[in-house]
Order: sequence, then structure tokens, then C-alpha cells
Amino acid sequence: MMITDSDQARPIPEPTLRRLPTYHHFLKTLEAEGREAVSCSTMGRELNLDPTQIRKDLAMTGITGRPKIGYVVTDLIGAIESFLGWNDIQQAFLAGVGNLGAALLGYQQFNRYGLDIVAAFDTDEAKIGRQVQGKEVMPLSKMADLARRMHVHLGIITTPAEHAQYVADQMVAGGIEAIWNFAPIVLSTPEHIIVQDEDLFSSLAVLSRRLRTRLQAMQ
Amino acid sequence: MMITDSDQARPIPEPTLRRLPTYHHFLKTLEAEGREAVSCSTMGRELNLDPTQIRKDLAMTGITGRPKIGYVVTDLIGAIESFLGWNDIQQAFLAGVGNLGAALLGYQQFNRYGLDIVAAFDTDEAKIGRQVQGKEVMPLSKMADLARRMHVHLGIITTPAEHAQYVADQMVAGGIEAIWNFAPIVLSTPEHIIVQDEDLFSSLAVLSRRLRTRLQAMQ
DNA sequence: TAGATTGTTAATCGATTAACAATC
DNA sequence: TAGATTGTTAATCGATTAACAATC
Repeated sequence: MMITDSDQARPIPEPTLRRLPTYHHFLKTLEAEGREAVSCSTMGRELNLDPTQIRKDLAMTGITGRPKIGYVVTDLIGAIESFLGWNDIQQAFLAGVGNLGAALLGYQQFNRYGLDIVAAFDTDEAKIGRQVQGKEVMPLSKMADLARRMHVHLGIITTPAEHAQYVADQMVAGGIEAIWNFAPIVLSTPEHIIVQDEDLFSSLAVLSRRLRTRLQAMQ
Repeated sequence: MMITDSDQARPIPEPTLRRLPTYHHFLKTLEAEGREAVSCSTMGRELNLDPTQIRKDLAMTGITGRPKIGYVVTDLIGAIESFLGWNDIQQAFLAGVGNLGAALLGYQQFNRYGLDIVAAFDTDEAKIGRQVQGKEVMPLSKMADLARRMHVHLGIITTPAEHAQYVADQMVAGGIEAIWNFAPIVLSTPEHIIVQDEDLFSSLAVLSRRLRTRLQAMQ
């Protein structure tokens, strides 16, 4: 089936979206090696994924392959980049300049993946006015107003859990539409706000349970 | 159906494991307020989850509720903690003391969630020997040997993508069984090694696509 | 041509949601 | 008692995997 623009309205499966950057990274290494084409079976072997699944994921980007040959590497890279919107960069505000906040501010690579953290906010007087990773820290009280004036639609929360809800409220007040939440709490926000939780404790729960099960099995 | 010890052998659904820390956090706030019991409907309303789903998740921990009353808050907290193994703490090594590595080293809260990062490793001479977040940075060349001698089974990779595979190999050589991988690449490891990927670029892909779809719909 | 590979439909699998009897 | 809530089975939903004809 052909993928047309109107079809794109239907939601892309989240697992597919998560895998696309993985494909992109792998394809970039192939490109660097001078490989021109690649098959789903090859990719599946390297990435531990089912080839059919890869084929379906790639079809979402609108690119087609050729039987016996596979997909053209550079075409695929371009298709993924434009599908994920890595060309037009989203501006974002970050609130909470602790260790994690500073780490995200310093993540230069974000710029190549469609994200630009343009300003950081905190309530700590000791941090306000200072530069962190080359970005000035501003008082949280100015965030909402600035977001509205700069048309920033994405907010990143890296505060401790107890301040996260207040920050989220401020972001919503500033017209922010999507929140990337690194605080381990469930935010309460208006229906239409997109919230993506990045909860390290949840991930840790999965990992440590799997490890414990394994260590027990080894005895 | 009763959950017995032998049943625990069957794998717990990953989504369930991910939600348990969320319940725990919410229950802790209820406990602080002095609430003695809570129903799944109440929790579902606060956490935006289906009550039946919560009921099934909680059943995994072995705790039972009482019709009309609900669950005893403190019992539930204890059951989740022991189910997730937050009492016996896993020791871990971290490799790659950049911004993100330093942030994880400084995450005091990990200690309450069953994780203790006991040492950090890097290849950068400027970092080796220095303390970061109160933990000494040691040369990566010593990691494998130390892991084996200290019986450390969990490794955390926070290096740039290009060094992650080498670090993973070293961890495997040191007898590490599980890897928490923050580098955005697919590691190639022996079959039995547990790898959990924490790929921020994948998460970002999901979030920025959702946001873009929404901004387009708003026009 | 023969065979590897694509594109696509069908079957499977697992998680979520709905339905409902049991119970406090 | 009546009604809210649990525990559990059945139905639904969506993603993964298998099957297979089309094609280079």
C-alpha cells in the first residue's frame, strides 16, 4: 500500500517511532563505510530485530525498496530525517538546572535531532544569571511570559519531584503544548497537553527485576 | 487466583513493572497525608489509569484488597518495595563520567530504589583520580578486574556512542550480567546478557512527532 | 532462470479494557 | 440491606511474527 500525505494523519505506532532513530544511526555507519544499499535481513541481524518489522517501519517513512537489492542507504537516511522532522528544529525551555538539567543542556547532539534548548530556568538565586553549558540561567518567574513571547511550545522538566507540578503549571500558562518530564511523578495537566514521562526509576525497576531473576536462576 | 512463589517465575509484564514505581510514589504521598486505605478507582483518577489495570498490577505483588474498602496503604507500599527488591541493594559500576554520567552519580535517590553506584570509570586522564559527586573516578582498564573481584553484576554505560561497544565488552569480560545503556547504539553482547537501552533520541522522536502533529492540527 | 528480497495480508501474541459474580 | 469495590474471566485492541505472491 502506498503511503500518502493524508494517511499520515493516522497515528504512527510508538514502537515504530522509537526504532527509527536506531535505524538512522545504523544507516549512518553504513554510509560512512560507503555501503550503497542494505536489506532488512542485514539490518535485522545487526539490530536484533525481525526483518518484517523493519520493512513495515521503513514503509512508514514513504520510502520503498527494490526486491533482491534492498533500500538505498542515503535515501533511507534522508527519509527518516525528514519523517522525524530533524530538519526544522523545535525550540525548548528547560526548568531545573541540577545535575540532570545541566547534562541535557550540554547535550550538543540534540541540535542534530530536531531539538534546541534555548533557555534554562531555576529558582535558585545562586544559579540565576550564571552560564551553564554556555546557556544563561534565568529566573523561573520569567519563563511563562518568555515562552509566550518567543512562541516556544516545548518544555523540559528536570526539577526534583516536589517542584515539577508547579513548573508544569507555569509551562501551561506560558502556552507550552508538550512537556518532556524527567521528574518521577504524574503531572496533572489539561487534556490537550502532551506529556512524555522519562522516569528512570521505572526503567530501573524493569532492569533490576530482570537482573535479580537472572541471578537467582544462575545459582 | 493466588500468587505463589512458584508463579513468580513467569515473567511479569514490563508495563506492569514500569507502573509499580508510579504507584509507590503516589502511595507515599497518601501515607504522608495519613490516608489508611485507597481504592483502585481513586488511584486511577489521579494517575490517569484504568482501575482494572491497577488492580491487576497490584495483584502481582501478592497483596489483596477488600471489597468496599480497597487496599491498606502501608501494606501496599511494603509489598511494592519488597516485590521490586528495593531492600537488597544492587551494586553497579558506571563508565563514562561526562555530564550525564556525573548526573547519575549524583542521583542520591537511587539508593532508595535498590541501586548503589559504587565506582565510576573513564579513560580521560584529566578525570581519573578526581572525585565526582563524592565518588572516585578510576581508569577504565581496571574495571573488568574490579567487577569480578567485587562481584558487581550491573554496569551503566554513559559514554559517547563510539566507545559504548568497547565498554560493554569490558563489562562482559568482568562478569557483568546486566547493562543499563544510555548510549544511542545497539550493543552486541552474548545472548545471556541483559541490556536495557535508555535512548533519549528515541524518546525525543516520539515526543517531537506528537508535538508537530498537534501544532499542525492547531493551525 | 533461480533465488533473494520486497510488500502485504493473515495468524499469533500479549496487554488493555469490559463484564460480572463475589463480598464486605 | 444496598452499593461500592474486589477478583477474575471474556472481549477487544494493537503490535509482532508468519506466510506468500510479486518482482528484480
